[in-house]
This record gives sequence, C-alpha cells and structure tokens, in this order.
Amino acid sequence: MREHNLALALREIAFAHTPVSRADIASATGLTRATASSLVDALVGAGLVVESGPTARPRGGRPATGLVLSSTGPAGIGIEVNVDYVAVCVMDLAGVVRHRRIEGGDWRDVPAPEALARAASLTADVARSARRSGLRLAGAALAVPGLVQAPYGPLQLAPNLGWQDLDVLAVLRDAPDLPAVPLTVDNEANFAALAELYAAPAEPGAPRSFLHVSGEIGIGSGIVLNGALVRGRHGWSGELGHLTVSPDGPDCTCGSRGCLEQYAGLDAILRAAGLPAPRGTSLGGVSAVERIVETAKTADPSMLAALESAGTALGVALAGALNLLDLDAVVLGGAYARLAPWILEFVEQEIGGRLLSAPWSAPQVRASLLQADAAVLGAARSVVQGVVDDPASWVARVGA
Amino acid sequence: MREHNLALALREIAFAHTPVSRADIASATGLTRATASSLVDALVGAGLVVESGPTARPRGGRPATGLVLSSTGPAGIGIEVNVDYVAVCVMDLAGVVRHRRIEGGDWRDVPAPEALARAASLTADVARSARRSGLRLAGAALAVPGLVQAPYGPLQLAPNLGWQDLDVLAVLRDAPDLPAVPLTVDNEANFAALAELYAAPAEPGAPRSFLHVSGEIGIGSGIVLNGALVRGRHGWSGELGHLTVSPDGPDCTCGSRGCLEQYAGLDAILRAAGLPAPRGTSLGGVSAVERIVETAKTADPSMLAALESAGTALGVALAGALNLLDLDAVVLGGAYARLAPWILEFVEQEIGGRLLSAPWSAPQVRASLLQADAAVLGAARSVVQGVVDDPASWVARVGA
DNA sequence: AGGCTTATGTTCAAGGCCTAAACAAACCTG
DNA sequence: CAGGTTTGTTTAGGCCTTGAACATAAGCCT
Repeated sequence: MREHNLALALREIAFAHTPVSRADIASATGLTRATASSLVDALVGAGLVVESGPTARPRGGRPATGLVLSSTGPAGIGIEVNVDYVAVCVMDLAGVVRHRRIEGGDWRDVPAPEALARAASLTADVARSARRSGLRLAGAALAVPGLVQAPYGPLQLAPNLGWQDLDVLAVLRDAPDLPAVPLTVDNEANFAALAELYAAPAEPGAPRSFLHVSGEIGIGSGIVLNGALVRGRHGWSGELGHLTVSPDGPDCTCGSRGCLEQYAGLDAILRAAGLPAPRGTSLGGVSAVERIVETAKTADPSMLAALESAGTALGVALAGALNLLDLDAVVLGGAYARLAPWILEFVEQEIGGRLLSAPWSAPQVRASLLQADAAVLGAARSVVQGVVDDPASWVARVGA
Repeated sequence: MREHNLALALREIAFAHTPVSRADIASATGLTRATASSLVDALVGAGLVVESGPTARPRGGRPATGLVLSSTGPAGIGIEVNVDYVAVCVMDLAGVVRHRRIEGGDWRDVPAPEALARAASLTADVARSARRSGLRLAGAALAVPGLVQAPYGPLQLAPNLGWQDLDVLAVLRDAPDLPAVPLTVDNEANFAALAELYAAPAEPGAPRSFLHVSGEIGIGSGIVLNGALVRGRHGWSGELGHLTVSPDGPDCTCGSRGCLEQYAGLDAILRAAGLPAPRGTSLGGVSAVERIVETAKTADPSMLAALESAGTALGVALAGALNLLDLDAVVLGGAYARLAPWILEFVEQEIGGRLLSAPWSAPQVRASLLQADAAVLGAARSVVQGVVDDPASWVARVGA
C-alpha cells in the first residue's frame, strides 16, 4: 500500500518537468494532502526528491514549495558494447546524463572477455566520477547487439560481434574495479526504444505504444506497448530485420529468404546503389550511413532508387507490425533516423496502402529524437526507471 | 490494499481446479491465515465463493474446508453476431456454460438493427433462464467480426456483415427486454483468444503469450501477452489476414496486394483447389470448411497442394509475428483448427526456417482446443474474468 | 496598513486492515 | 485415549490513510 503510494507520488514528480507541490500530488493522485505530505517526506528522506524553493501562486494563497527529483540521488549506469565502440554513461534521476565515456575501435574480432573488460574499466571510471559528484549508484545495465535472455540471462548470439552462448554479466562481474551494483542486460534495440519512450515526456497515464526501428548493421526494433517494453518469452522480441518481405527473395545470412535486412539493411542499400559495402562502421573511416547520406545528398539516381526500395520494404514490414499490434506510432531510429528524409515518404506510402485501419486513423511515422547513442541512454534509463517505479525498495535500501 | 488482496485471494481459488483452503491461500500469497480468513469471509459474503465441505488431510491435522467459486454467483453473458449465426451463452464464475442459444441463418444482408434485435432477444431469453438458476448477471460482452473500438466504442467496419460506422452497443441497449447490465464489445478474434487462454488452466503466475489464429471468412487473430489481451490503440490489433505475404501478390479486397487472406483464406483455398467458393458458411448447406475437409480426406491432389500453399503462407505470416513478439505458442483456431492435419506441417516448417530464434527454442504450434464457438465463450469469459480480477467492486455492488 | 481571501502544509484523533501470537477445533497415529 | 498436526479464529498491536481543524504565507482591496 505504502509501496504503491510512494510510487504514485514519485511518478507525479518525475513526469512533470516543472516543480510540483505536495498539494498538486494530492489532487493528482486523489490522496489527502496529509498523506501526500507524509509520502513526500519519505522520498525526501531517502534522497530521491529535494525541495526547490517556494513558487508563487498566481492569485494569492500561500506559495507552494516546489519538489523536483534529486540530482544527487540514485543514478543509473548504462553500458553499451557495440561493433565499433564501447560507450558508458551515468544518468541521474531526472534523466540528465552526468558523465559519459566512449571509446571507438573495431570490436568484432576481439575476444568477448577483452571487450567486456574494457567496458568494465570505463564503467569503473565513470562510477568514480559519479561518486565524486555525490551520486549513489543504483545499478548498471548492459546493452548488446544480439539475442540475449533479458534481464539476467546469458547472451545467445551476437552475430556482428561474433559472440555466442556467453554469460556476459558473469564475465562483466568478474572484472576488477567494477562497482558492486545490480547488473542487468538487454538487447540494444530494446534499450533504444526505452530511451525514445522517455525522450518526449507525456502525461503520466497516457498510453504510449510504438515500435522503434533501431538499425545499424542488422535491423532490430524495440516494441513499447502501453508504456512498457515487450521483451517476449526470452527477451528476443523485435527481430524486425528477419521479417519476410518476399518469400522467394534473396538468401539471408540467417538461413531464410527474403528477409527485410536483404532489402533495407545498410549493406543492401549500398549494394543496390552500386557502392562497395564498408566493413562495419568504424569511427576512423567513413561509416556506411555517412556514405549513404553523402551520396543521397548529391541526388545520385541509383542511390535514391536504392533508398526508395529500402523504404518500401521497410514499409511492408512495418505495415505488418502495425496490422498486428495497432500501435500509435513508428519511430525510425539508429541509422534510419539519418535516412528518414529519403525513405520516410515511401515508408508512409506503403503503410498507408497496406494497413487495414489506415483510412480511419493513420499511425504517426517519424524519425527518432535521439542520436546514435539511444541504446546507452536507454540502458541507463532502465536503471533509473526501476527506482522511480519502485521507490519503496530504494527507501528500504537507503534506510539499511 | 484490501482491493488488491481480495483479487489475490480470489485468483488463488479461481486458478486451482480443486478446492483450496484458507490456509492454502495464506501460504500461496504470503499473507497471514488471519488475513486470508478475513478476505475469504468477504468473498463468501458477496456470493463469489462457497465452502465445499471438509477435505481430509493426508497425515492428520484438522481437515480443511474447501473453497470453490460459487456457481450461483455473478455470471457473464457472451453474445456473438456472425455471418451465419447469432449465439448467446451464460457462463458462471467457474467457467461453466450454464445456458446457451444459437440461431442459424444468413445475416449478411439483414440490416444491423434487425440482427442486433435478434441477438438482444436471445440474450433476454438466456438472462431469464440464468436468473431462474439463481445466477446474478455481472455484464454482457458482444463479439463481432470486424474492427471495433473496444471495449465501448462503435464498430468501424464489419466487411462480411456489411456493417459500417455503427454504435452497436447503443443499438443493442435500445432493444426491449435486454437485461440492464454493463455492456462491452470486442472483436471476435480477441474473444476467441481469451477463451483459449482460459481453456487450459495453468499456474497463476505463469506467463502465457500466444497468438490465436481465428479464421472463418477473413483471417483474424488475438494476441495474448503475459496473460493479457493486446488490444492496441483502438482495439484493432491482430489483423493477421492483411499481413503482406508477397508485396506483388494478387489484389486483395482491402485495396492492398499480396495479403495473407489471398493465400490462406478459405475462399482462396477453394479457388486454388479448383472448387467454387460457397457464399458464406450457412448452416443449411455445406460450409466452406466442411467442403475443404471432405475434399482433403479424399487425398485430392489439387486440394492438398492448395492446403500446402495456404499453410506455407500462414507460416510466413506467423514467423513474422513470432520474430516480432517472441511468443510461447501459436494456436490455430476457428476454421484452421479443422484444417490443422493438412496445414500444420507446412506452418511449422516455414516457422522453423524463418524464425531467427527457432534453432534455440522453437515455439509450440498447435490446433485450438475449442470448437467454433470460442468467440462467444471468450466474450462471456471476459465478463467473468472482470469480476475475478476486481472482486472489490463486485463486493461493493452487492453490498449496495 | 490592516483585514479578507486564498491556498499550502502540518497536526491530531479515528478507523481500516494487516501481523503476530495465542487459542480452539478437528482429525490421525500409535 | 493421549500426543501430534494442521486448520481456522480471536485478540492486541501497529502502520497507514482519512478528514477536519489549524497554522502559515502570500495577494487583494479599501
């Protein structure tokens, strides 16, 4: 009961981006001002919330004392190991990124323990900085590009890293210097979707359901239904790249035929435009996306045609997802956020034609608000959100 | 708090298919025996639960008094208006169908108010019978074959009934004699999935996620994620029939091309086998499914080929859904339950080849346990389940 | 400036519900 | 028939919410 009400009160403070008063919380939640006061006291005592000074009322009355999320309260660490970089960040309760490290390189042929050791070292580094800033670490979440049994299980397969059947969290935990915090792991696409979910704050109760396309080398996606990630039975949901676009289409590396990846993957786009596919997207050279964007900007006809057919294929796959799930929106993230100017039109056109309900209510299709680092941000956010969703256990942890 | 615990206790009684004791509830929920006792007293007082006599303990000790769901407590009415029949049933708390009426006929060219008036009349009929059996009606749910804004909204489109933009609940409510109970409406495919969900009782906490294919004339589906129906933004989820199987395939009635319905719909199967498509599936004549089953039993080569290609197309679409959602199982319901012997193999084969995660953990693919009346049962079940999920409001309703 | 109005936040008694422990009931075993 | 065991109830205690009164701190009006 207390547990539930603490979460209720904290959510009001978290969702509002301006300071709220105890009275606001009371009227928004239906609780008494007395109860709201008591809840807020507990939250302040646990270091989750701080008072931000009096705010004058418009037409008289005692000024309210504003409440905001503490910037010295619990913080979450996001860790992302990807093909051409390792990134780490620390996010505070309010969602502000307080520290970050990124290290480029080609991690494809590096043994997994080595890559994870590097990630652990960066993590230890930001953790020290965070502690110096007065933050208390609530946990860390690892984003990986592959199939993984979220939130604790082993990694099954990360094709682009060349990893397979590996208990990544155990390896990470064994690294020296790693701060002793709870660890979780999930697919980078899921975390990227989570980041998008919280990028544009909305009403507390507003249902938000969307699919976030998250393509770099493969094409993944994260599905958010009513504000919650759909992880699936094993945490393997969102494998958009291997949706069948045409059953007799070109062979795919997965063993199937006609997968979306063969039409709309970055390699496929470059191939279709008659350009050589660079190996990976290393920071040193010119990345695949850059290459495509540059060429598209010159209005190169074969590139524009390649993007049109990629957008069309993506639209076919997304129309399928929308027919199945009746979502509010589709968000193009990752590489597709950059390519949106050239593909959005075709994606929308295909969705308009193939989605049964489109004539009544067409879903929104838009590019992501975030940059390429959506996954790290989402990972860190997942930790922070865990505290916001269940403040009672944090209160207990601090008390002990 | 009380609200939550009442639901907790009732769920224990509902999920167990043998009588449970107050002590069982206490140990299963972690509450005290005293609290469990108090909760049970409230449930018994509200007529939701009855004691079923003492049950001896195996190794001594005081015998427990068994608790089961009351068969004279609240009951739900399910109403289904479909192309060739109108069906109504009353289900009690335990999930037993206590009364039912079905009326055949061809409702396609009948004006909507007339069909709904007929449904209302049948409903009033079973409601009287139910009251005579000592049941109290908690509500009624209407299943319709089309896009509808669940759970209260108007019907947008029911192509096979020829209905469009109609507030079905308002029409139904205006019918004379209709019992004054809360009304809801949803797609028949959603209700059929719900019926399947509760057909095979499982552990209370066990996550159950599956897609239930529900084809009669069109191909719909209901998606259950972690034991809850996914209704989507407007309640339009599960439109499996218009998933694109091949982007350049045959034109579909929906305006798109290459929809699953054009490959695996009953009409499509008959066409592919060289048989004329009967109009609808009227009870008087031989239905489309019957026709297909009969022909397939004679091992007619063109029919077998038609079923193979239907199964393959269905497999392609289902593999897409599974790649997106990572479900536990796919259940073939409606007409496809009957056709399972001839198509299951091809559906599984296609899923095995196209589902990225299949090598690690292949989802179950099976025929539905229920007959064609899954939708009515599911509709009635939705009402019953509403009471089980929120007993507190029923307790309040009875008290008032 | 002083009183009135308005709104916030706190204090305090009352009640609801859960917990823990003791107690009564009912059956089996030897 | 006594001892053991398990169920269900009773009772005292404590946590948390409620509702109302009260204190605080402004703006507004004369």
